Amino acid sequence: MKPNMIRKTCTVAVDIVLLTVREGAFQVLLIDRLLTPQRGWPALPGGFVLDEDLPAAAQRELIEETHIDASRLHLEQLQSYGTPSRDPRGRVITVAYLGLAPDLPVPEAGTDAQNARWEPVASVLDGTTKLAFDHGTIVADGVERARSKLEYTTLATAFCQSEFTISELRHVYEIVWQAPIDARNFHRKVTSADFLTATGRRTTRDGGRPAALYRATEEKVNELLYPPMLRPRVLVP
Amino acid sequence: MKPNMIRKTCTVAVDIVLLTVREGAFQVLLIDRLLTPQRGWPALPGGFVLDEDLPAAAQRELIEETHIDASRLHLEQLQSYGTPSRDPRGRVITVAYLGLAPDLPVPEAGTDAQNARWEPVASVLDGTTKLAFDHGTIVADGVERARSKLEYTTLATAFCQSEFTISELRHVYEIVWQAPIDARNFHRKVTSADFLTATGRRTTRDGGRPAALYRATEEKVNELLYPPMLRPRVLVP
DNA sequence: TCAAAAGTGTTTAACTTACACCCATGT
DNA sequence: ACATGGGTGTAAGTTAAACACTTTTGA
Repeated sequence: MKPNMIRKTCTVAVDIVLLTVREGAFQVLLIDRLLTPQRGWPALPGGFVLDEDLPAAAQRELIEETHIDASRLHLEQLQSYGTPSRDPRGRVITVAYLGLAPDLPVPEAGTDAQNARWEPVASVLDGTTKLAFDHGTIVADGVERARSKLEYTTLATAFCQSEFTISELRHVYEIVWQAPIDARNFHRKVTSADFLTATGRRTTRDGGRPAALYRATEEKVNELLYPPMLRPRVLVP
Repeated sequence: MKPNMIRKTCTVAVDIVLLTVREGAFQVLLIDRLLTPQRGWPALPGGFVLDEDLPAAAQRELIEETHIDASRLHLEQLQSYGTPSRDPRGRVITVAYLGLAPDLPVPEAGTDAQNARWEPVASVLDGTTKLAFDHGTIVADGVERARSKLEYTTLATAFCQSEFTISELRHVYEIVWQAPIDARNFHRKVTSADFLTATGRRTTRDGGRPAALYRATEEKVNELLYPPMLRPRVLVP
């Protein structure tokens, strides 16, 4: 048998990096592991793939472990992680998914998981919260993908409720990018960019003068944003 | 046993979308399958993952099937494909890799493959060349990734020889994007963008007045390009 | 001498940035 | 009345697009 005829089977898992903007912070959904290995450690929700499509596996695991229904959320494939040593149980390849959610009700833990909760991404990125396996790296990759998608796509609306004001949308950018944005120029830019639909309604929930409510234009969600909204770059001279 | 305790094993493969700019066309490396299923069909080089890292598997398969050494080429993970029905042999999940190469010598087929060759991506995208499994989709995803990476990163240099002229670099953009670019504005833009190092040498291989030779600045390869080089957008009013 | 490509200059338009200013509400 | 955020106006600065023009080679 030639070497390339040897078929090794491995286990395939999905892990979900579900991000949200909550209480003025960029947060990620974590659970505490109920099963060995790494029992008790904070980790991403996820699990083994059954006889189903990969995105279906991600949605199923999210519901099983956190009771969050991702069917109406943005969910995209992030990357696969397959270093042979990444899981002590053997060769496990995980396909990571990235989800973006508006501020949802506090999650409730389910099977194989306890203490489902939102955790600020900052405490994962700076190592304050250590995650099981290579989940810290996966979160970092997901956060960077989200930050860069806000530049080139209309996906920031995925972090907002179904109806939102321009300043709520701006807060999403400011919190995800950790950078202040001029409210007046931002207003002009997004209202002329043709991915928001005015509902005609107004709200005063943000205080001050009533603000117009918008929703994401149905056919423009997850479209490329042109021109892009470039985040401020640090100049390296 | 709870449903989420059932661990299905599947087979994990890698497939490589190796792209190049050759003879004035954007081309992809294909092989003809020597093994069933889909024996004789054109397909991407690739194969099953052994006890090795995923990028190592991609490099090994490329060498085994086409004798192309990717160790000095740009190789990045593209996406994983895992629809249960995508392979008649059973559950096979493939991790696709995207490689960018300069115009290389014509490849030579190896084990499990015959007739390794470059094929214009256009004939794959328009269905003229039908590929085995879902490889047509994988090529389309790789092409779109490459097109968009040319906008935001310095990766166009990965399609050039180690030393190249500005107009050779411009031809890469024109062929990958299938759009004409103003030579004079392009020249100014890339020479002021600080990812090219002048070698001091000149060449007349493109005809006309001798052109300065550049190389990709070592520490800027695969960096973000700022400001980005946006490809012309079709306006949909 | 001519074609062909390299490279520079210049004009115009478009877009970005910064910030002044007025508006409409709750308290 | 006044604080708070919403929204518009505008001038200055910067960048991009179009294209005229000079330079340097090979044939």
